[in-house]
Amino acid sequence: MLSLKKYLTEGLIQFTILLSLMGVRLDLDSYLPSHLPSLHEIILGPTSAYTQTQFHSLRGTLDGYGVHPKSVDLDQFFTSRRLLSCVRALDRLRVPSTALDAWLVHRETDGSVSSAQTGSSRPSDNQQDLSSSGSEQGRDGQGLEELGATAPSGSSDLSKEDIDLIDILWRQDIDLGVGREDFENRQLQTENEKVWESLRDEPDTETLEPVLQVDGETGENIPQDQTALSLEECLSLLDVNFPFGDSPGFQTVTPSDVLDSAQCPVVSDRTDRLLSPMLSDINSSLDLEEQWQDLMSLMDLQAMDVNGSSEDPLYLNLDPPLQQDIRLDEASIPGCSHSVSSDFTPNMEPFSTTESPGLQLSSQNSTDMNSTFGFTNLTGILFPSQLNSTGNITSPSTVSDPLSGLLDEALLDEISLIELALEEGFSQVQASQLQEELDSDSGLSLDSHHSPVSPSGSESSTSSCSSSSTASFSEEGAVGYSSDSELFENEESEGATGYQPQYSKICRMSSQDPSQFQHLPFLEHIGHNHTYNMVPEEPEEVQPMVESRRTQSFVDRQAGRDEQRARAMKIPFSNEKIINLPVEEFNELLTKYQLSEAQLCLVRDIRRRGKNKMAAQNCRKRKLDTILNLEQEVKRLNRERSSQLREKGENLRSLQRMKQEVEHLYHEVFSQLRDPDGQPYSPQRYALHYTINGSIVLMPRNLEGQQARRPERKDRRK
DNA sequence: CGATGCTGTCATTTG
DNA sequence: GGCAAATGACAGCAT
Repeated sequence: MLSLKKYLTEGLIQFTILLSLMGVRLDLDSYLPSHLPSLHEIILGPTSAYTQTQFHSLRGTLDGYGVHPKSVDLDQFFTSRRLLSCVRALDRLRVPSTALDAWLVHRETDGSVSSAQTGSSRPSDNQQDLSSSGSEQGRDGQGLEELGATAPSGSSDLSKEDIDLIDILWRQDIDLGVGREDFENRQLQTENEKVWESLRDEPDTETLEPVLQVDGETGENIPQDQTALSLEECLSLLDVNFPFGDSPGFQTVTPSDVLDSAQCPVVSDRTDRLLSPMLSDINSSLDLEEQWQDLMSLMDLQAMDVNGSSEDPLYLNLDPPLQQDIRLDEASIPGCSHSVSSDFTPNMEPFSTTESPGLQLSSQNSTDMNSTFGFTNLTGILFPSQLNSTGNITSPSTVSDPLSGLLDEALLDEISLIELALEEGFSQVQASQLQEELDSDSGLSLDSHHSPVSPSGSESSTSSCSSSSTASFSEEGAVGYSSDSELFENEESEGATGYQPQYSKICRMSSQDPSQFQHLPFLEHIGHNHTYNMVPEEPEEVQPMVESRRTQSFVDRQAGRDEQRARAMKIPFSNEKIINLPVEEFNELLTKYQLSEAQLCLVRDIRRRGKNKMAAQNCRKRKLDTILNLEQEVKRLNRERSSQLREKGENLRSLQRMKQEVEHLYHEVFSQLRDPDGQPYSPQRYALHYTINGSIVLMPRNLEGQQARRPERKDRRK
């Protein structure tokens, strides 16, 4: 007659696996007799916190993370983990997901079920899995850790029970001699993965190549299809109101007064709206250019790091067109914003070079205006550097930023802070140091509360009772720490109650009702393996003799010490009961039997030691999990840092483009203004000012100081 | 034979 | 206050 486990294994389990693979859920527990524990516990043992799980076993999680460092499959785990890292790295380069799916499908079909341990087939999930796996591992890990050494996790559709069942089936296969081939298959699969990894780089380059070409043609990250508006539309959006009639010094300019058909770059009616088209445009172009921008931004920022002496970060990302010689014959009304940098700059020269003295004055006053009057001296904003410089716009090294004044100081400070935070807050050196610290788990205290090391020279309260049991057990006392030789001597002297090695293998009771399993001898070998880092216990005739003897000696020492004591003291119930029963039941159990003082003391010590042993295992496991989580967190932070650096580079380039466009727009507007005599305004005497309510006013420069002292004048912009 | 890692145990703290 | 869990420290053992 088949045992229940074998029956379940060869019948219901396999059928359940098939159903699970087909997407049909089956709850085998519902088919079991009610007095029996759940199928999960029958196979894997109790799931309570007291369970001595095989932490060394592979905890196959979706992202590959979670394998315990003690895992015997650590090499394969690292291989798979490295591949998963490559997969995630591919996600940064936006390799089409179909390529990843193909690889994963290949893995699925290549090896056996148990060998499939790849992560989620959706690369987009990897990032989230990565961030969430750590915590989830810490919570749900208890169940997952009970998976076998090669717990499959390839299919995210499989439930945890299904995975458990698959794992159990695989372990059964190992017992039946199939595991060797399976292991070889896994090794072969690992080799295939390595080959795939070596080939994987090529698709990367192929994927990257077109991007490089495209961007190489554009030369810049500015999209070609940027929206172009007519200057009239620009002015209408800008709500240009020049107080022309109200004040002798002011001129009201309507959009029709200015150049009506000239094309201009994107502008908006407000400063904030002026930013938005650019930003949105950049966002829209990210899909195509993100890869290249990622590279470029990192290169730029690395250059920034090298050139750390640069005072204005805005200079650092000047695109090459701005740093090249610009000929006047190239000047034209730009139709596309990306050509603005080279097209409109020559138009600035009459303002920036020949009329610098007057404008320089306005730029100096602009700060006061901005801070106290709410006006922004656009002239000073647009051309401050040129006005203050020698005007050598063609020199790449001395090229000035015509729009540095546009930046609010707060914005500059913010960017500077971001830069500092990014480049100094978490330097690579620190990251490497942290990595080194994480790599060495020696002395790494990870918990929040640290109890000071107290010199413990006194005996523990629980051990104090050992003196009372000395006579009945050994010279050292029933619970005293006695060597194994002493124990064996003692056991040998016991004679009839000599130690039976098989006894220690009988374990493993359900946390629900442990006593039930003690009456099911055919389930004894199903129970949990309480040897932390050992092969599953098997019948001695299956094991090689040497291996069996060694394993048995280890079991005798580790798991059987208290068992020996208990048998020596003739404790009438099992150590599993002593350890795992709740307090109430444990006390009730003690009252049921008339135990001597020594027996009671031994029972309590066995309970204490047993619980503490599992607690120590859990503690160490948590410590390792914490280290692994920290490792993942470090990696995540590094990725986040890279992402932020890239975003910063993109923002800087976007800002540069916007400055150029505003500069161009200012120039266009100012050049079209005419006084009542039909003469153009002199940039030396007049300047456009940007008010806080979005209006633009033309003000004489000699009034700027007065405006600064009389904020009420801003109401006269009409 | 020492170094190292694993495990159990003790002492103590924490919840 | 008792209990269980957590944890640092230490010892024993195997490799």
